[in-house]
Amino acid sequence: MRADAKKNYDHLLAVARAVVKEQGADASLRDIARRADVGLGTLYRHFPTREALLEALLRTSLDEMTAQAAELETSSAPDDALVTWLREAVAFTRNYHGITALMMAALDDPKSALHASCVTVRAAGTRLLSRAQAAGKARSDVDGTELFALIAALAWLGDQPSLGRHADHLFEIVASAILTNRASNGGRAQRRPRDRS
Amino acid sequence: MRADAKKNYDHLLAVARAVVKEQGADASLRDIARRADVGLGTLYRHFPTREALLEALLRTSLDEMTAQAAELETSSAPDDALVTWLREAVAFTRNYHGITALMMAALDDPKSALHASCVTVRAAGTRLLSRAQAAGKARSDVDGTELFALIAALAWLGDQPSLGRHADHLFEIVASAILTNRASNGGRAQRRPRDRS
DNA sequence: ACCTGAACACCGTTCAAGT
DNA sequence: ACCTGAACACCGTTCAAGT
Repeated sequence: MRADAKKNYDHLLAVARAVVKEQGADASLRDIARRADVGLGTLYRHFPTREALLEALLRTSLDEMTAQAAELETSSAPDDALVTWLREAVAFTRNYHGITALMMAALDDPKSALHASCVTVRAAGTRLLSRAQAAGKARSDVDGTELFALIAALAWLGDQPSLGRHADHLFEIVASAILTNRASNGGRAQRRPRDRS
Repeated sequence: MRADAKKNYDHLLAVARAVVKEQGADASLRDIARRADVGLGTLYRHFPTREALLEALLRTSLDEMTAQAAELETSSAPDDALVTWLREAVAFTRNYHGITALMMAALDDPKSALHASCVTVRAAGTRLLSRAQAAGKARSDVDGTELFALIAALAWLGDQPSLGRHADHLFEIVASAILTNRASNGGRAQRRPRDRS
């Protein structure tokens, strides 16, 4: 890659990250090119598709998620590892509104630029799930695809502005549906009561 | 309303229903006007906003949901009533892709044309939920807003094409998170085992 | 090799002009 | 009272022309 091209690429990516964090995954590509002081065609040259751009944006974070899963697998108890990772996954999406639908679609489309990263992340989650299942700590009838889907659903709920206050509680509810035999010892403070509105 | 206006209104609504069922809640309004052989301004005159159009489309169905909740409240056991209604609510949204985000937003925006209907539906669900909670059949720390959110999340999952096969199972998982003491008698066939993929 | 921006086909929304 | 469609400001995507 020529030096000027590399410079454009990097700058474009930095601007795109800011714009996507601010406006979401369906931000205007024109606007990104404009803010980067770059011709619209240059953006398309470096990132022939919106998914290619997002893949470049998310690759690092997704790789981190995969690495963290591997780490949790050896450092934490099966149930703690799973729930911690789930929380992390949902939190990650809060930086990029509207990204979960794209990731769901990418999982099913091998031609998508996001496909490989998503498959890898799903596999990482599946390992944590299997481990928890083997320890009798997670429902045995859930598979990795469904785990991914539930994460995506929680992320989608997090995108709804009116649900800010409920996000944590909704996470607990769904997590409790996957996990079993959680906190059968101790536990009264586990589920805090909430004011009905 | 003048006779010709009424005719336009009805025709527009019929065409819009078809187009929205086929293309989802973000279908092109221009396209709807075009297919209805009506000027674009006529559409805007009758439905000043996309939400106004959808409100007209959905009012009947949403009212039916409310009525059905009331009926279930007297005809079924608290837990059966709740789970049946939830299933119905999720099934309803399958006809109108991408509508759940709009309904979530409408709940929080009193100026939205969809606001009233959504509030009514939420209240209907809340009554079924409270009844199940009073009978000890539903988690006591869930409120109507969260119930609505979980329905919306399941509906969103149903919009993802790759999840068709998993939709029913995901419903069961989330439903089991809300319901408690389900099928403590009998029950081996309650949760069918699934082939891991 | 890379960049640019006009061109094309769309979109939502408004509003002067018509009947 | 109602309808129409041009006008405006956007969008994604492509591609001839430039350096």
